[in-house]
Amino acid sequence: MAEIPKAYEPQSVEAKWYQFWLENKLFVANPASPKPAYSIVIPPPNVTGILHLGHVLNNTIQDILARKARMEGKEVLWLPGTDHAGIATQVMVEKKIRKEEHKTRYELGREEFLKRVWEWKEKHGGIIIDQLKKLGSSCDWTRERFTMDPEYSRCVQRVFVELYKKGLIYRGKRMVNWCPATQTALSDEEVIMKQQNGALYYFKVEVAEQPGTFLSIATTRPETIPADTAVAVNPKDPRYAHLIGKHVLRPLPAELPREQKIIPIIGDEHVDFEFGTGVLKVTPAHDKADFEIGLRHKLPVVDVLNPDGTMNELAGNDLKGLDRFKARKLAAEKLAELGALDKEEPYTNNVGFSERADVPIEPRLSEQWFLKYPSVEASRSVVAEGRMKFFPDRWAKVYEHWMSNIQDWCISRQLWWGHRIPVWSKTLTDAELKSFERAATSLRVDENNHPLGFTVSISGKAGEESFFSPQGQPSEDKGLVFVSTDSPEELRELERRGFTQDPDVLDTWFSSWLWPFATMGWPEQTPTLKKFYPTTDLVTGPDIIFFWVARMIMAGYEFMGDMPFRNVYFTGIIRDKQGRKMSKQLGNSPDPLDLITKYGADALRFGVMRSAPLGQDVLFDEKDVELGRNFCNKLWNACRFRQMQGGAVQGEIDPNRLTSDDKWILLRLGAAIREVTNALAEYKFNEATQTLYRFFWNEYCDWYVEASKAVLHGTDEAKKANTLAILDFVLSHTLRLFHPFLPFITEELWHGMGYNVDMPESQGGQSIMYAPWPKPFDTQFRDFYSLDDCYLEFAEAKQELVTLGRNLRRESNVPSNKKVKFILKPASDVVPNDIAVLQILLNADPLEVVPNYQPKKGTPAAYAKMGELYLPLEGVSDVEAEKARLRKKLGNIEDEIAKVQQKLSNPAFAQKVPPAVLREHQQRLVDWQAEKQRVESALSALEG
RNA sequence: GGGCGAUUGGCGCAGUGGUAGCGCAGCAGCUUUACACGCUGUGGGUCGGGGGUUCGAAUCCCUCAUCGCCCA
Repeated sequence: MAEIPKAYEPQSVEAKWYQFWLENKLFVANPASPKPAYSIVIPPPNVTGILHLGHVLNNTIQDILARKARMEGKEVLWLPGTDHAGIATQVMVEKKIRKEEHKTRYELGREEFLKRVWEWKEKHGGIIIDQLKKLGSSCDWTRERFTMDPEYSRCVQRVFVELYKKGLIYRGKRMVNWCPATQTALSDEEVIMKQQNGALYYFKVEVAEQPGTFLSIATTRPETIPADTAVAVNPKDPRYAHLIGKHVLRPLPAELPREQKIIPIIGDEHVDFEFGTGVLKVTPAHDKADFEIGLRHKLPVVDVLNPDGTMNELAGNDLKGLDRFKARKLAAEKLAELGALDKEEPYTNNVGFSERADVPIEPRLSEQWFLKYPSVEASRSVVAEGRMKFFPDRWAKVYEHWMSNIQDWCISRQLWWGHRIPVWSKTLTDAELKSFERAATSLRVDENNHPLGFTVSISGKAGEESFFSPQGQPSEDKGLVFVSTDSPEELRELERRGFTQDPDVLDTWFSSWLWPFATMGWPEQTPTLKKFYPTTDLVTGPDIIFFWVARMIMAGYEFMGDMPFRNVYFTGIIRDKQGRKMSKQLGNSPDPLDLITKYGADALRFGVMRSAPLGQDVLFDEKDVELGRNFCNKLWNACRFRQMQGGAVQGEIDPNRLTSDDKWILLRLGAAIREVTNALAEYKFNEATQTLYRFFWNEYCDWYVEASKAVLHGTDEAKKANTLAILDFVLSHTLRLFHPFLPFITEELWHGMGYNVDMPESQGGQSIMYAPWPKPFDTQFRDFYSLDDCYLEFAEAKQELVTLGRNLRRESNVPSNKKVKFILKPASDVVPNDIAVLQILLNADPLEVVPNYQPKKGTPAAYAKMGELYLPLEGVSDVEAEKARLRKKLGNIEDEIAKVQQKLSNPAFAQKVPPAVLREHQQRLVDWQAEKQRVESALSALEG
């Protein structure tokens, strides 16, 4: 490393080493390796996505885990890729086309539209991948996957067909969450509840059998009154129970004749007495709970909305064609005109919003495909029994709750971009039906012996039988049958017979739930799958615990017969420093790429990890990144300092020449290795980072490097060489400990300092990525270098003396850069090296050791464990300030003594406390009393 | 309504039974040839309130309050 600059400049360094790692295939996983496997699959970011701080947090953690595993000698696969993100991508490309060509997707047609999406994907879909590389992610890019890759799509199809044949996938007319903006169904998980300020409208209806008797009803959605098919009261409600069985006159649509306005009053236990007036309007077509009531009471379903959220003709002349929100206002006005509106009051309620389109969803009755989840029990118990671990484990409870109340999954989406549902259907003529039934090999029935469908081989191939399921409404489409297949032969035969494919596509999560094995070559039992499945760790956000994590576990058991990962680490959510979520609207989301340009990728990684406690949200502050940058610079300059001393690299350490400081820093290094290793084993990344920060900055740089100057500035060449060997030993270990966090700068310094030179090619010689992860020192090592814990105490006593001495300078207004005479009256013998160290750290010149020193009265003094330190100055400028400080300190010490004495004087204390604690308290008292004496001596010295 | 989490110096957090800590910010001094992206010194907290268990509670239990998230 020639002529290294004063400050670390990350830009060129980062680009250089990433290129080096790629060229030397250092991220590539080898399934044939004899090393133990470590694997992790990336949560695939949306192909439309751009890197945000959440990705930074998530991928830095994965990279730390992967890099540490490599250093521990594991064969590491970190498998990357992207997700096709059905709605998000389709909406984005639609917008682009509307803007650039003023066309809708319908005008282009499905085929042409999909061509445009693929074009967009090829051109821009790699942005986030490039950004992940800038961050330093050590993914095996040769295995990058996309959820719409041909092989991946075949996995999706195969899985669908398999589940279909097991009878777990069915078509049903159900209430779904309908997004009127994108006009597709959404799963519950894609709906976000938001608090809305709306109004509660109270309107009255007349009881048909008792003219002049009115019921008042509260509703937030008066525009759905035309869809009401009953009003419900609680049968236990004394106010209304007697009215059950009678009827009311629905006020809207106003133009209908009286007989068409009559709807029944029903009794239902689910009606809440407390809400509104206790009378509920029942709208089975537009509310989930009402739909359930409708089923219980066999109410008709009247749908007054179009798929785009406008009102249809059933809503009546006044509302027809209006948007639902305009219709709401008009309906209220209409009620007022009719004299039916009692009052309107402000009301706050929770409304479901479409996650992607950000508009209120409509509960809507529609025909969709549903999946009854497979392998639920295995998936529930693996977490409940702790065989799969969640970090932090409180998420296991959330998971348990969801798994125990699991609802069928609506898997169809009315989109074009995605995996088209592999189901073909046709309404068969009677003759066709007969011929099918004759060829049927078996008839499947449900538990009540009702026929579900029949299987028949239509391709003529043995063992290839399709399951035909007649699933239309009994009254309509009598001969409508559905069949699902992924066989090209069957498909040809189906098409020949005039079957057509379902137009819908599958929910994107229906492909990403297969991610851990579909990316590894499933259904073939590939070497990759054999080596790396189940994966070791999954790192993701708790917001997708149901969307993704739970579903992957079920798919893992169902299709691989085993869990997909052993540990799940849930990150926090990145917020701004006021605790608000990052959002585009608020503009509080900094671009990580800007931060990387400004501070370097290592700095960003370090800053984020340092403030990311396990399972807590991360309050992001650019200051943290600045701190990371400063830290990298410190590391850089500490290495620069070593470099400037010259001398051979990594000489042998001679145990006979070790100073007390040498032993101290080795002991502290051993502690840091242990702490960092333990913290990482428990996924406590901020703890690991903070330990590294403390060790390197406060212990190594602030104390050891300064102390080492006593030797390095001296003339004893053998001693100097030994000190350099310690510097190299500590630095080469520290760089390795830092590598998972700071991959770029550590690689640069590893080579620059020449620490790679003596290492075997595959274990650090080529790259620090494969250098062995430091191990805590064993007894043999400690014995060889006589690393006894007493050196910790000794070094601390020295540090105490130095701090007190520096404080004396400060109190006496001696500038820190001015050399000044100190006199030490030592408590016991001090070796010359320690004197030299004290002299440097105190910036003393000279430091005289005078065992029987008699100070003049008024000489500023510090009384430390190592002895008495005097600063014999002529004019001490502020004796009073110094005295005040010492008196305050004396007060504190007396408080502490009182506290300990009180404890010790309590008879119950001595009896009940463990002996070790008792001894510790007694010692504490002795220590404080000694300290008191020292301070009193210093005071009396001043008072002379 | 149910569940989970948080509440510790100005700010962000650590500490889960035995002497309250860290970083940032603050204040004061210093261009001391590794680093001003730095060095040195220093002030600041009755650990959200109340009650209990214990020789001893920031830590365990109960309760209340405030904030946040998830589910209904």
